[in-house]
Amino acid sequence: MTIRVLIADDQQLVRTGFQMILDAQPDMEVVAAVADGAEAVSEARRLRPDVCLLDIRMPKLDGLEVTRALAGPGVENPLRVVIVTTFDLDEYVYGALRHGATGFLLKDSGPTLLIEAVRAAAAGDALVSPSVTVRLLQHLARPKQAALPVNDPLTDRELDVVRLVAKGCTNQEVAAELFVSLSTVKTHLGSIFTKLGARNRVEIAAWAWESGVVS
Amino acid sequence: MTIRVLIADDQQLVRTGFQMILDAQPDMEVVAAVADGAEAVSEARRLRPDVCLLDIRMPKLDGLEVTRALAGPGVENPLRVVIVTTFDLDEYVYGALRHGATGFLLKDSGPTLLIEAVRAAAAGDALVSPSVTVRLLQHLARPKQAALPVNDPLTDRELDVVRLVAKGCTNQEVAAELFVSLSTVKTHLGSIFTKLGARNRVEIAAWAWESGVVS
DNA sequence: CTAAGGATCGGCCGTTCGGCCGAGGCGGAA
DNA sequence: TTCCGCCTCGGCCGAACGGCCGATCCTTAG
Repeated sequence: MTIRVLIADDQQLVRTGFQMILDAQPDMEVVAAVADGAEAVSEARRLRPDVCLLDIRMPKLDGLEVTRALAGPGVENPLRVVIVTTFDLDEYVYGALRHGATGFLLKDSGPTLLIEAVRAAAAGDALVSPSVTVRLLQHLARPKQAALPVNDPLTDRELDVVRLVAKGCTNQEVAAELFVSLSTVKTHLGSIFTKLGARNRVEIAAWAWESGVVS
Repeated sequence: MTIRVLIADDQQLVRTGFQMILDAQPDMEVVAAVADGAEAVSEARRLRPDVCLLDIRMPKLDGLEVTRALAGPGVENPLRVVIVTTFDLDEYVYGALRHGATGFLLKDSGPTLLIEAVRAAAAGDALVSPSVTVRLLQHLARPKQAALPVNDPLTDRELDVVRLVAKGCTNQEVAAELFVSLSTVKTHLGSIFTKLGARNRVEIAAWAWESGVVS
């Protein structure tokens, strides 16, 4: 069961290099190597490779557009797409992943990771370049430290109120949920307003989402 | 400049296997191989290796606790920690990353990825197992498809209102921001309430966060 | 013991919100 | 042209919100 790969990159040398690396693997076969995005879409639809390696910067259609066409939301039989690029800008990463990419490699990653990325994509997994991953992880870990400067930490009870408010509960519903009176809820809310510097309950809800108090 | 590695795993065979793989690399050296979490912390603090490979399941202290002690928030000179485990449960992944881990490997990943993970960690990057990464990416990409069933799509202008409301703006502020009257804002809000089935503006804000309209 | 902070309650008051009616302009589709 | 959807605007009104004052109980720290 060989893994059939399509390569799309506007640079001849890159295409050849990738092809040599992958064809040297006994279980991989490059079935197409194209130079622009439009060609990538048509060839990918015709050949239906197991994995598509796409550059970001390409003529006619860039890699993100091609990804959306081949693997984006709403595509019936999405292909596995790995973005391979020189640029590690965050906008590209998030754009690619939102458009359906299952991998993101930088061209300085070395042949080992390229092979592993193809193998992972063929298996339905996703390999992301370590230098990119570290920033993705920072994004994941960020919400746990305070998003806004909160000098005064909220008490447990206040956090209960915040969570319910962020869900859209009225003060009356919060009171019923916590088995306390409406007055108590309003008192807690007053403390919350002061501590967070919020001006209305929506700002409290926004803080809750940003800080990871609710998910 | 060799990469000095500490291995912590309660299984003798795993420790030996990892050590053989890593010692076979010319630029890597295993400086310690311990069997429980407490030993891992003390040895890591004494030897200060470049990379720590930690199992989740360990006696005395589990891998997450060790990670927090060595690389967690608030640690002055955090060490690079890569979690290596058999279990790919989400709770472990997120727990590890929140506690400061810079890598997450499954034991079925093959020696190639182990080596790459150590190399990445030593460079300050992070390599995560492809089968785990694919779920992390789903978490990132999930918000963009509709979170709640929205039969009636919002118009562009209504989305403008939603975004400002979700930021905590009052109706008056929304009106000023969009250069329309207060009445217009309230009319738009009425349509939004109907379309989303929301009962108050906080539910609109919550929908905005969940659906990715705001980030 | 005393002080401090958290959780619990109450009342008063002005502002904002949200629902419900109405209206007109404007562009595209039938 | 005639419709229809979208954006624009106005008034009215009850309910909810948010600020401000007060108070009691309890636990923990000093």
